[in-house]
Amino acid sequence: MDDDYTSLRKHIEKIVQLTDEEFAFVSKHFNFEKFKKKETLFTGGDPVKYVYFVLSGLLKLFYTDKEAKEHIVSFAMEDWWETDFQAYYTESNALLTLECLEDTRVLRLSLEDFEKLCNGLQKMERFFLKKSIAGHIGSERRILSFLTLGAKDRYEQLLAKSPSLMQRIPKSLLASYLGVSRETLSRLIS
Amino acid sequence: MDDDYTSLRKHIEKIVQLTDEEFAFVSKHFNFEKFKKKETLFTGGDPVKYVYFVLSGLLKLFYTDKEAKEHIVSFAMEDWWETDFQAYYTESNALLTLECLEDTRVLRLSLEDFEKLCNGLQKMERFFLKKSIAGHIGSERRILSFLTLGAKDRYEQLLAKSPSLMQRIPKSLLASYLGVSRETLSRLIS
DNA sequence: TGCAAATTGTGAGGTTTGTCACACGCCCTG
DNA sequence: CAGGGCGTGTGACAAACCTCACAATTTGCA
Repeated sequence: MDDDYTSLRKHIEKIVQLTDEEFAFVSKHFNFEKFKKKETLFTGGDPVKYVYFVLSGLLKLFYTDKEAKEHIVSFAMEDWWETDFQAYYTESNALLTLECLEDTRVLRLSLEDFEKLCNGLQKMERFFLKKSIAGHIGSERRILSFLTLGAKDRYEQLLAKSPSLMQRIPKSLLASYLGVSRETLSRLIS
Repeated sequence: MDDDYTSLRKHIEKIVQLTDEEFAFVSKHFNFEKFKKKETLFTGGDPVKYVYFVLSGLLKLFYTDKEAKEHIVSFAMEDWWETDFQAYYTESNALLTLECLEDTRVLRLSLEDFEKLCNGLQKMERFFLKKSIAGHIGSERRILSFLTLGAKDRYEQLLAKSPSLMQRIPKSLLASYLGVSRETLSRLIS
């Protein structure tokens, strides 16, 4: 589907501009893939071969603890890049699991192709640097929210920042993302 | 001091190799600066002009809430890069404060010079990409620890990962970094 | 359409953590 | 060497949160 690649192009061109030839080079490194609700792209213990650019759908990235409880590290929707970055970049096994909450379409990129892309086109290295910085900043903001806010304030901050997520995601999963039990969240918002 | 720049070079060359000419180009963009204990490199509300590479000493990066309580986002010691990245990259005002816990020597880099460095030498863009990825991974690990661990386990994990920090940092600050009160931490470890 | 699974609300009781208060010892500096 | 600031431990009580249990409702799918 050409449409999928043009949404990748639009996404990249929010940061760096590409000629048609350059984008042709870029898109050669990606592969299209689709998954159904409840399928996993990888599971804890698996090797993590790809980073995924989400075209449509919704995913949860989570850790499963000893008591088999899930702790949601992040949600990924349209225009997000997601994987277990630790496992991906070090070519080791996943600590986390990436699972579809809805039917999902992605473009995947292997580490080898990621490096070819960076080496072959400096603009893409620039793109990934900017993306990585943005991700780092986002994570630090989230850490700050754990340090400074109570559960209710964390919920309201999320509500203000990502209202779109709230309608697509069950509150029990939001609770996990916020780091509280679903019962506590239920009481906080009633 | 030539010594300061060679420690920067060693640090960079853990990731990318540089010729003498290349490193001469790199080092031109940095400026040396030193601070005494309790001095701040920037304070919440200030514009943030630099990212700092720590040569020696120790810093705390923290947020001050409405009740004037400090929440420590991060410590920075030798070989760390630190700043309020949000404010630095967006050229906006600091949300955080960066303050010396010990006498500290740094090399600072302005955003303008950061970009010149990346444009002038692709290896440095590669270097910063790798560093940024590592930072992002570290932040996600910390988020995971807030989601999955109790305060005592977070303390022990930190103790296992960074024993060196423990001896240099008062426990009241460690408590703030871990997201618990100093009284609670005191009781957990006794 | 109909049944099983998923989602959410709510009560009771226990655990964890925060807050306030005070005491003690240490180190630094004048 | 004396005082003040700092770091730390601890008791008492309050607040936040978790767990278990059960019920009501909605949703998904066969």
